[in-house]
Amino acid sequence: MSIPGADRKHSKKRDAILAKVQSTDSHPGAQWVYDQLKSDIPDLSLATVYRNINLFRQEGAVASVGVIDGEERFDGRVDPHSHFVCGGCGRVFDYDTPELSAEFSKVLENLKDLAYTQEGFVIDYRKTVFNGLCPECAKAKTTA
Amino acid sequence: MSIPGADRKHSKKRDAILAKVQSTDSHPGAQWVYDQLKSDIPDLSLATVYRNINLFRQEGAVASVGVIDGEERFDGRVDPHSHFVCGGCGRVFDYDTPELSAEFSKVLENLKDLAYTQEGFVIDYRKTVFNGLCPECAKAKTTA
DNA sequence: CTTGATGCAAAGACTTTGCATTCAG
DNA sequence: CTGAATGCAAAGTCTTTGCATCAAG
Repeated sequence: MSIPGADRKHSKKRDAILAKVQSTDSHPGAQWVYDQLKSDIPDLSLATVYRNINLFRQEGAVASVGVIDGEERFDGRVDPHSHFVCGGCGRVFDYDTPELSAEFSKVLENLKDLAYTQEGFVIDYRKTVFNGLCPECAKAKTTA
Repeated sequence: MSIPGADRKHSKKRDAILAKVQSTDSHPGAQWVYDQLKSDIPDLSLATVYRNINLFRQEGAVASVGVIDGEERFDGRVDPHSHFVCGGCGRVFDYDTPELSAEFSKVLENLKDLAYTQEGFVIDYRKTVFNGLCPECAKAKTTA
């Protein structure tokens, strides 16, 4: 068996794409990454952004937050943490507190054993998303 | 302000679509619902399935599990509960144990207060998804 | 050189929408 | 009758893919 990515060549565009995703906590979609890089790399193609982000996801360098308003959103942070998705503006926020993390870790560990032994499910990871309104949208709604 | 749905007419197709979504725990997509009903209702259109499911979601009769492998999946169960998505076959399972529910409810309640008072986030609901392999896919992988 | 990486445009997959028709109240 | 509900097909969005070209090793 070969080492994943061993037969891969360097690519400035690839590096730039990964760096851009990791540089923000806005949980961007492919189009955003493309727009951000386009000025610096005029001959960049959206297809390349898609191709590389998919690579990153496969090798675990980037995670998917899920599809929001029809567009897949990514995260350069790959350690386990929750997200908050605003139903008003669609923005995604990292959302974890020490208590939350501890609580969830505990629950997940317990479940991993329970699930595997009792039902045969093999848990890989957990995704928790809180939905609601961000401070700005909440205020806007109240004012309106 | 008018009552939501007050100016709505009855529709056998609409009833059938909702009933079908609520009749299963397979967390179906629009296409599946369409396929299931097509034999009984030959003149059913996929567009009608989409239109009605969107209605149900707006009024809270149906929930979205999220987009899995490019297709949005729905749930006729709208009470809070977690899901398990198999990365192998894409099937979605309801996944909750008494402990899990209690634990999550507690966490969510605490967070609702914390979040709102400290940061201004208004939490509406939580979505938790466990990803991994279902018993069958886990066994298949081991065997292979 | 040899093969991976990319641009471009076409193709795909899923969902929404416009319009004429049908059906419920 | 009047307006909601639907079928059908066209249109939309986001994402993937084929192919010729460019570039890294």
